[in-house]
Amino acid sequence: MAAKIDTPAIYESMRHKLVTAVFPPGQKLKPAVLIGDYGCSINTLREVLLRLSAVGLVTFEDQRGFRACAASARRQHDLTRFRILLEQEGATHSIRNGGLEWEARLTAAHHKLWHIESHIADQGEIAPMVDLWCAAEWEFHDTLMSACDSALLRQTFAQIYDQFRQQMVTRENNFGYFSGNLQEHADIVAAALDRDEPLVRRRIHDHLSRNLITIGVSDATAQSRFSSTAGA
Amino acid sequence: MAAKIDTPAIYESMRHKLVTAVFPPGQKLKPAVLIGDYGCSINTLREVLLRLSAVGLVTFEDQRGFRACAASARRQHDLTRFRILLEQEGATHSIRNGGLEWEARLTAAHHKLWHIESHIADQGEIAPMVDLWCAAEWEFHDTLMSACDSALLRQTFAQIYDQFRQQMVTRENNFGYFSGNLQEHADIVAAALDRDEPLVRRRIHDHLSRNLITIGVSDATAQSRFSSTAGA
DNA sequence: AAATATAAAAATATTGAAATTTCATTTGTT
DNA sequence: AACAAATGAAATTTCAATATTTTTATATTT
Repeated sequence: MAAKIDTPAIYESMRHKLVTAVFPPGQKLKPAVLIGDYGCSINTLREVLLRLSAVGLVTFEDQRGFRACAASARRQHDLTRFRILLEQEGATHSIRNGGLEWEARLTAAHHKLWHIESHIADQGEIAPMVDLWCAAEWEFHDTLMSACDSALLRQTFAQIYDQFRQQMVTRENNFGYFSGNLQEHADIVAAALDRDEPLVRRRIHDHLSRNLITIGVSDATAQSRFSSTAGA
Repeated sequence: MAAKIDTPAIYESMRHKLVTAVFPPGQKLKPAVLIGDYGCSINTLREVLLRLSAVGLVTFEDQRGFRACAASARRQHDLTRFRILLEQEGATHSIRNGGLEWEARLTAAHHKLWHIESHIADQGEIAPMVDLWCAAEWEFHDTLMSACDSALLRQTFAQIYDQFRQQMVTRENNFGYFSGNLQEHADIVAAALDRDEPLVRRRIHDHLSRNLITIGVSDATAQSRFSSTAGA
């Protein structure tokens, strides 16, 4: 029998390549080329790209195909502000709803992240540990919101986090940008365990707001996911 | 010439049928049946359903097809809280960024909505004007956020609004539920024109919070849009 | 009668190819 | 030389048919 097709696996693989800049922002994504990497037909890959455009990692224009979502200062700015909103809200909910279980999970996730970030700080470069760090950072931020009882909020946050990561990839190699993380993550945990909502909000804001770049007027990139079908 | 296929139009038509309960929540959506309404192939309709599942109006399970997103108290509750968050934030941005232009648009949108709602209040029933009212209500809430400079926020709000509407359709015919709207919409406009951010936030909350139903533990409906491929 | 196994039917997923549209290049005109 | 129209190649969209999986109905066993 011909090897069975695992569409979810193809989706996951493509998603990973998008958030890690194997397909850098703006790159054209041609189904006919990509089927070489997976043993499936053009149509199946088209479906996968369609789903990825749904979660904002890929842009789709009628009759002219797919592209890895382009990077722009404006988009980065917008994603950052939105992420701050979602993460502040989610963390606040967690503080209210979360019990000892949540505290334990958060402590564990932070311990792992702290270990990896210490290592990176010692080495003075991120590159060799970037995959490990990405996984740990996601786990940390997701755990912070994990006691929030809104499925919608967590779902949306996961999407925005991926889009945010996609915008950041080129910059993550910059050690200078990275260097404050160790302390900031620790501060967030401390405030969360103290159940100090306003302080957690402030520290989440400070942690993320480094990405709030002042944007020039020249950057007027279109943002819509589906140029022709966007619900409105 | 064979009649050309207009995929965006099919998408829009299906979306409309979902938010107006032509396809009631939970209903199975079989591509093979639906192609009867549009002159297209199964494959094209599958793409449309895939996109609709991306914006949360349709659920998709691997190997067992599509369904109009089910209604549940839990989901309704979740959507309401998230909508309050987004609308408060968007309105706040609008107050800060919006100028005379925005005030004029808001006044105009409210005037139309007020006219329709007065009519409904006089008649004592919604049914005959439900389509008009839906359009006017969307325009009002969208305009309220229209001076917000976050494309992401407006985009997400549009999606959540549709999902919210999908959950509400059965209840909108209930006149008792409707009756407070006239005054509430007017109050929101008044506070917005006064540039009173805290008051706008409170009134948006009060306007929407009627939908914050207490939910029982029995309602544990799954919420994920893509059971098999959801990011993260 | 309840539970399990089997077979038929229905629905879904995938494919390869045809029809349509866009893109890049060449050709012809002012 | 500059601009417009035409050509051909590449990419995208759509279709109809095939393979796979799930569901339904029927028969068999406990």
